[in-house]
Amino acid sequence: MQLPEATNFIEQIINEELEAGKFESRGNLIQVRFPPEPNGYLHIGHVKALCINFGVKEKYHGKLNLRMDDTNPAKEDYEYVNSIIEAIKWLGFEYDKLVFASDYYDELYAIAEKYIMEGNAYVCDLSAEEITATRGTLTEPGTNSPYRNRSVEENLKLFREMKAGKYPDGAKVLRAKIDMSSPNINMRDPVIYRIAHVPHYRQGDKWCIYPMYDYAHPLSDAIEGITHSLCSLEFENHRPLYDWVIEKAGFPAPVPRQIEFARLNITNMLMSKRYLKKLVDEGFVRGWDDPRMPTLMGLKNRGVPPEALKKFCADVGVAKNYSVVSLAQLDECIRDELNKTAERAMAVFDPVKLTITNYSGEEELDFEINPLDGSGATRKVKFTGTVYIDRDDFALNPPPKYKRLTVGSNVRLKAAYIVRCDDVVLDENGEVKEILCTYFPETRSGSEVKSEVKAKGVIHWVDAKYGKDVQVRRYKPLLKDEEYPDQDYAERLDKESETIFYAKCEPYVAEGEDEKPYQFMRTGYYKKCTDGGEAVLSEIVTLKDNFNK
RNA sequence: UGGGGUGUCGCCAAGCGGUAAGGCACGGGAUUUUGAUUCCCGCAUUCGUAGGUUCAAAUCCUGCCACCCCAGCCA
Repeated sequence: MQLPEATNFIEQIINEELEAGKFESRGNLIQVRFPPEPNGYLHIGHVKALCINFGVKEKYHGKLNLRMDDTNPAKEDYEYVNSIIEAIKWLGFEYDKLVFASDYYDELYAIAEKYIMEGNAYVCDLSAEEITATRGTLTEPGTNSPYRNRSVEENLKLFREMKAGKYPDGAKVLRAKIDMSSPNINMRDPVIYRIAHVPHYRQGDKWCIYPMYDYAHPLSDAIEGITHSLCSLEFENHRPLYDWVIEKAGFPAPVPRQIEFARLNITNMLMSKRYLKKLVDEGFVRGWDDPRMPTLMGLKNRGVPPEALKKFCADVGVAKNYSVVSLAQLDECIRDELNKTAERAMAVFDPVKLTITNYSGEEELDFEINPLDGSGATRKVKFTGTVYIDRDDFALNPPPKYKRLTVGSNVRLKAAYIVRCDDVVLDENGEVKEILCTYFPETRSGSEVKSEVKAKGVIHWVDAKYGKDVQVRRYKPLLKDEEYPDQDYAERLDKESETIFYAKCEPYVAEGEDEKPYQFMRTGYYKKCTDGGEAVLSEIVTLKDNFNK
């Protein structure tokens, strides 16, 4: 059989198993799953797991189930399942089936009775505190529960009464009977069912006992016929239990195999649910989908293309090393994608007026929409000879190697003419108020006429008559408040995480469609949107700037 | 001081006994109506560390060191 080339250790394992014929009985069908608990929003950390799982599905022409791991009714809701589905859809991944762990409750319950009948589980009356106390420590073994040797009949009766609602929360649990002296604490008779008189968002109050993750997850995998259960490193300690649960349930081979990989961390990126929730709850951000949030809906709102996230995951790779990837690597992937796809446009963030003294009238110039897409397509830009340029595109005292406008030098106005600065008008504070130039008609952009006039650099501009006012929003990474012990977190967030100011841009941009990303020369990628009827340019990522290095 | 993991360039990461891929970052140069992009060129005599086996070790063996995870009726 023709095996695809493995690009990471997980695929290597799968290839080896395939080669050994492990899955011949099921037609070599590889099956994986993505199992979020619907208790929060997906964030960039989840993209890695998504890419790995969907990567396996595609590579081996296998199947992938999106499974809501909803075994804790206290925290889960449809709001989250919907947002998870929406996020996955946005990324462009297509799963084969949407399933819910809660759909297996009946089957899971039946397996629990089987455990009891075969002496692999018992009902324990110890309180949560007592269970903790008898579990032992990292270095000392635990002690057996006094209820550990109840008869099968008594266990069955008690368990059925638990299910029937005879006992209050916490009164009893069902425990796996494994080994209280195991060096692996997860094997010290873990709780597999608890009583919780809490309605389930899908099951209503059909149940008052709910299975624990360590029990429900492996069995869900087995029930679905999952071949590879990919999860993060912190579950390595659970693998023996994962295997035990499936073995005692008696599923036939090939049984699912859990493989762990390192989760994604990014410098300066807050990803723990706890902090994100705090930011939302305390109003530091506008919501889970605020463009500053690392949630997928936040990233989408920010204007990050899903392709960039996939490339990022591919670049970062899959391994078991604990790692923290630098944010620059993500930014580079976003730029790479946007550079190929975003329209070019002009906007001036810190405007200063530039008047061409020898120009009169008005004309339309051709502006190339994207020099990289090969189409050569252009659009019209109106020009009246009086424009705004960016304040730092002009220098009274130019630093070395400065390529833009200075008194007495030439510069090209992008898509228009080369101009020479003759004079400058300063205000009472010595700030540049107006720049006076003359232009060279023969240097009109696209002109065939050879001109002796040269310019060192090119700058962008917005016509003074036609330019529009826009609100600009720029962002800085959200950091944990712990990282700023001496500052007030709220104040810092207000001041730094979002900067709002007004700028000038082309009417084409201000009046263009929402959610469209643009590249502005030397400043960066911005998404145009409308907020309260006002045109807003919202920062996606900056452009590289080699001048300031 | 129990158990499970991980240590290869500033950050990721290949490598699987035959003499250190690639990406990001960084430095230099060329092209450019974006100081962007593109394009060259440079960037680990060394793989946590100390020994050992071998003609040959990042890869095998042994000891040590560092870091991460586990004592929820969370997932």
